[in-house]
Amino acid sequence: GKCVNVSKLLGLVPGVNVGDRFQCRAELKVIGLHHDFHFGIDYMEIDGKILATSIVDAHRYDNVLKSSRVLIYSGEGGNPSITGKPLKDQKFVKGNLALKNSMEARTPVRVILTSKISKKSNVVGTSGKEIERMMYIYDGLYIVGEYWKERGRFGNHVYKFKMVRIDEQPPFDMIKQAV
Amino acid sequence: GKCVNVSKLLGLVPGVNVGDRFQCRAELKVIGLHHDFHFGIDYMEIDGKILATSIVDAHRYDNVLKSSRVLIYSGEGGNPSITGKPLKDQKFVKGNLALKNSMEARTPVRVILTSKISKKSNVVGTSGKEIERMMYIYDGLYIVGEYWKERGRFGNHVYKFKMVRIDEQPPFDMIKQAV
DNA sequence: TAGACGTAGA
DNA sequence: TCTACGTCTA
Repeated sequence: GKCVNVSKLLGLVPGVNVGDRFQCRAELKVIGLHHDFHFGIDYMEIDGKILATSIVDAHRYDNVLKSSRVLIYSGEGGNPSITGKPLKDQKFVKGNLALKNSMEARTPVRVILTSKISKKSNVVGTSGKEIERMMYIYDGLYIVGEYWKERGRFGNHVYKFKMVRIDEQPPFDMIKQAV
Repeated sequence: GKCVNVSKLLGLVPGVNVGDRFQCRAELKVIGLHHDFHFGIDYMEIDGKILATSIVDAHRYDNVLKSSRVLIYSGEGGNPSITGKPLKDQKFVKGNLALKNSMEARTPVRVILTSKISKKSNVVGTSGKEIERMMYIYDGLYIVGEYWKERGRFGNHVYKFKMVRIDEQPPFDMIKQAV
């Protein structure tokens, strides 16, 4: 197989619990939570249709955590701040299409939040200096409640997905407040 | 510590033998062979001076395997084909400086060669298709014999380092011919 | 072949 | 902040 890989799953990943923390995308991939190294929305094909398996909120899009159970998640693509290319309207392809399909199929989507933590470096030369590190936290399963189109920060059309946390899961409020 | 990390070493890495194969840079990092994810030349600071610890030949620079024991390795930087930026003359900083220092100190440098292998994909949608994968092979310890400056393919000044394989190691000729 | 919510170190 | 011989999917 590939360098780091496990099979893709929809929904729960055995052995991973709400609140579990990870340090990088490669770790998310090894564990099976989120397979893509770069994209925020991961998905798989089931019966000829793509469904979202997981999303990562790395604070690079205008996502909003409305409450401990509602996350407004932005679609991907078209953003000039990321690509340096001309801005474009988002389209229902790849991750965006997968989230739309997941809404219609009411299939669960794993949500991974992120936070910056500061640590002491242990690298020769910068030893002891404070450095920022990304931390990934598994927040549990969500359903895509609705989506809409709006004008984003740069004037282009972006999709917004209302992610609603499934209730039958351990609460995660305290951790979220820290995030 | 970081997501995937072990301490940096000069010379042999315990448990790694000539001919050992790896599938990606993250794996090289975990094993301790080569710590940087992107740069071809890795190095560490010892007594206030940087020394090269390892180099990767990923066939993206004009490196030449002259024989089973001599590799002409190009310095890094300035290359417009990589960065899309204006081409620049290479300078004795970072990796290039480290290789120069390693020559003067006659310290060993780990050499990692690469090869493309083709495999059958096991991803839904492209299952069964032939895909190309990078393979990394540990070739052993080298000494930097000499360096010089020349005009590269694009007209800029590039450094060339003559890497000479240390004799007291298992031979690796057959594998190299396959590479 | 291009594009993407990466990653670490200087 | 910027760069870099990455990595994967479509």
